[in-house]
Amino acid sequence: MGRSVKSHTAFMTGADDRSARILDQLREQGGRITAARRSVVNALVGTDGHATADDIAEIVQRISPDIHLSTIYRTLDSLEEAGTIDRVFIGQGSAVYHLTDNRHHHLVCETCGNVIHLPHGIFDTLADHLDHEYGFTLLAHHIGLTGRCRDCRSQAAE
Amino acid sequence: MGRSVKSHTAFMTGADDRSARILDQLREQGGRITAARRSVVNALVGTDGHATADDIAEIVQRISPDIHLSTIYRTLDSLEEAGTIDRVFIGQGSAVYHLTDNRHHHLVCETCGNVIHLPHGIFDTLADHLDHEYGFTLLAHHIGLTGRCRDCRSQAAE
DNA sequence: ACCACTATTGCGAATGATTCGCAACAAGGC
DNA sequence: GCCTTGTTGCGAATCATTCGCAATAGTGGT
Repeated sequence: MGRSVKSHTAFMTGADDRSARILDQLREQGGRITAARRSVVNALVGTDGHATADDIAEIVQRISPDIHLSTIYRTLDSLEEAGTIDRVFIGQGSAVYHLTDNRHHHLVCETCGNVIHLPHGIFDTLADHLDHEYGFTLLAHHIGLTGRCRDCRSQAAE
Repeated sequence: MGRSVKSHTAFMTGADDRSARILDQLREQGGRITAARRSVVNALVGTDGHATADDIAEIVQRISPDIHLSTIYRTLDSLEEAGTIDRVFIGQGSAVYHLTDNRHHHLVCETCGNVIHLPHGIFDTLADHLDHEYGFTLLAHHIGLTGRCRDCRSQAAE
């Protein structure tokens, strides 16, 4: 299945499969598949990094200019509820979104704003500790940790 | 010193000393001491936990109603620059402020919003790792870690 | 294919936290 | 006491996000 299905586009790539799977998941939970949602999901699958709601709006509106920003926010909410995307709060700026199947952590440089991706699992020791000590389940992928990156650090030292 | 100094108020407490020290620090860096700043610093010293700009405004304006919220923000900025307070981003809500001499970390429950204070030092192992591995200086006290607290966790399980 | 039910959209306005511009004011050094 | 320049008050601007509401459009059942 998948690659062997004939599609109306010349290039049925893995990305299309991925989008389809995400949309199916949404429908299974009682959601409806609309043009707007298709576009948002495609945009998300297309950006392999992290995108803000605005980033996604820009991509989506290049093709469908009348999909409203508030619709994008609402779709992102639904997808988050469905568990297919993570919303990450990065410092004081806008939230960024990425697919949960490539879950990772974020270091944000307070000086240059750069974001470093950390492998999933790096917080395990800390998470265990917080669990045992405070009964707290750490959801570290929901926020970006702040600090100073190598470059900004050495520039500050000059 | 301190308790033995005669003051114009009946109660010269340690808190007054603390406020004075903070204001001195500000003046030493070229800042000016104004009524507004005095009020903000007193409010900060008074709240031993963490206060938002609004919390501080409320306290300040109970006595001096015409100190404007934007002045409070600007004063908090100056104090942060002077290094006497930390501004902590807690999830998507308002930032909270507390004096740096009682620096600590924050766990925020995403469900009930409760904030748990963690002892300073709990991130040392992780910070060392990030330093060696990525050349990144972690400033974990600038953000609140998110997750689910004991109570909300067990309620969700029902 | 059609209907009805209700989820979803577009739109603009509201929100909430924070920042900014600017003229008036006042702290602190001389 | 005066002058310089940091600070304030005020309202308006900003930025990200949410909301209300009427119009629209998926979907399951027939």
